[in-house]
Amino acid sequence: MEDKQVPNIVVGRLPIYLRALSFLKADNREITSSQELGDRLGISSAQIRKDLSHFGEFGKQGTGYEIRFLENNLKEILHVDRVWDVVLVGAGDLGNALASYKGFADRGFRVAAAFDSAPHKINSQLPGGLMIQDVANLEAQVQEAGWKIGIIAVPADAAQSVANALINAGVTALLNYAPISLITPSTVRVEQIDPAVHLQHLTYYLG
Amino acid sequence: MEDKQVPNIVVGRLPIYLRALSFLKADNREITSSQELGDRLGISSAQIRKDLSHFGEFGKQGTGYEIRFLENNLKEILHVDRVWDVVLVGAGDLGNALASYKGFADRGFRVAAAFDSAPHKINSQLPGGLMIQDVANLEAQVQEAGWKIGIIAVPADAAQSVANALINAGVTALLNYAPISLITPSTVRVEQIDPAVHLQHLTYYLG
DNA sequence: TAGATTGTTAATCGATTAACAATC
DNA sequence: TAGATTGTTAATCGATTAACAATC
Repeated sequence: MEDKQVPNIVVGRLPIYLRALSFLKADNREITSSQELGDRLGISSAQIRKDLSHFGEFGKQGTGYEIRFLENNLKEILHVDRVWDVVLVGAGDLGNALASYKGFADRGFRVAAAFDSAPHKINSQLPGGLMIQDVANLEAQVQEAGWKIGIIAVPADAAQSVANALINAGVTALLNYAPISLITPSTVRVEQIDPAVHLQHLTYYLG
Repeated sequence: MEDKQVPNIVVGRLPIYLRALSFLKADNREITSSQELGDRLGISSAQIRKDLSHFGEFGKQGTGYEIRFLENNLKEILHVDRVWDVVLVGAGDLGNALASYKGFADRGFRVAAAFDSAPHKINSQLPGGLMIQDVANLEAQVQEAGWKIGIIAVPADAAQSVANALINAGVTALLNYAPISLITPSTVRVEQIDPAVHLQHLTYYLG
């Protein structure tokens, strides 16, 4: 089966499957099964087969999935069979960590530019070698380059205006590390990372 | 209604509600409604009322919710009406960012100790003032202190063994920044933060 | 062939929404 | 009182699971 609008919750699991496949491949494995993947990820094998069936047929009865083949297909489906330029806004500790993060390169992403508003940071270099630019130039630069993905790593009180600027400049995908709920047009997708939110989810289950 | 096993997906939204309430409070607001919260968060008002109804009655018909009252109740429900000590493992860029993160203090968390395995880091200080300790002492120390929450900020290939050590020492809640799916006993809860996974979720929707 | 595992269907389970009586 | 908004019920919608024919 193709088409028919794939549920967002299914899309959200594909990167997890992809990560598991890369892991197996690094372990020199060539074949896997929905059973093995499910055990590893804490997901039922039926769910994995159902999820994949939204996009095509990738396995062989009796055998399972050829890891490289499924990996390549998932990369295509997720559009990470290429490298995306990402704009980083905020060059604090977190921005530094993201700029030098090794995990982006082989998973489809490259931090293409970094911006901050602090005068003493502007024109200095990030660990990765990237020059920090003045956030005042953000919109013009993003628009000209045609970048579509932004990472917001600024304090909460600056996040909404940074988001607005990025969106004005044509960005339609945001990864937001600031601990606020951004208000955005429905044409823009936002993923939120807030460690305190995750920790509070965990403490619910602690006495 | 009380009891009856609250769905995990509901629990996961509570920290978001709490964050929105704190935001409104900082804006000197005293009363809000499920409608206003929903608009702000992109969630239906019915869902917010339903979610809250798992835990009690916190509003007034015709008026809405007293922000401070609901905030306090959510803090109790999530067990963040106290401050939790958190063990940080990994003192790279990300560990540094987490150690100096200002957002933990007033949301129920304190980084109580930091560990790393790199000889040149051990006994040096993190930005927050915390001394980096040898990961060889992790288990003994965590067990003695009785810490229950760990943050894993080490490379992927070290993450599973760090998780094992933490779990051995009594930790039952893990926030994992390493890009692998940890294998853990069912008594342990894991939250995963992997920026590449989030970005790949976003690129699905980009041409 | 015998054994294994897929892709898919139908059944089950669970979550969201709509609607409204209660009531501030 | 009139208007507003809660808490809750029932209906709808959607996602997960179980089961199995197909087939490698």
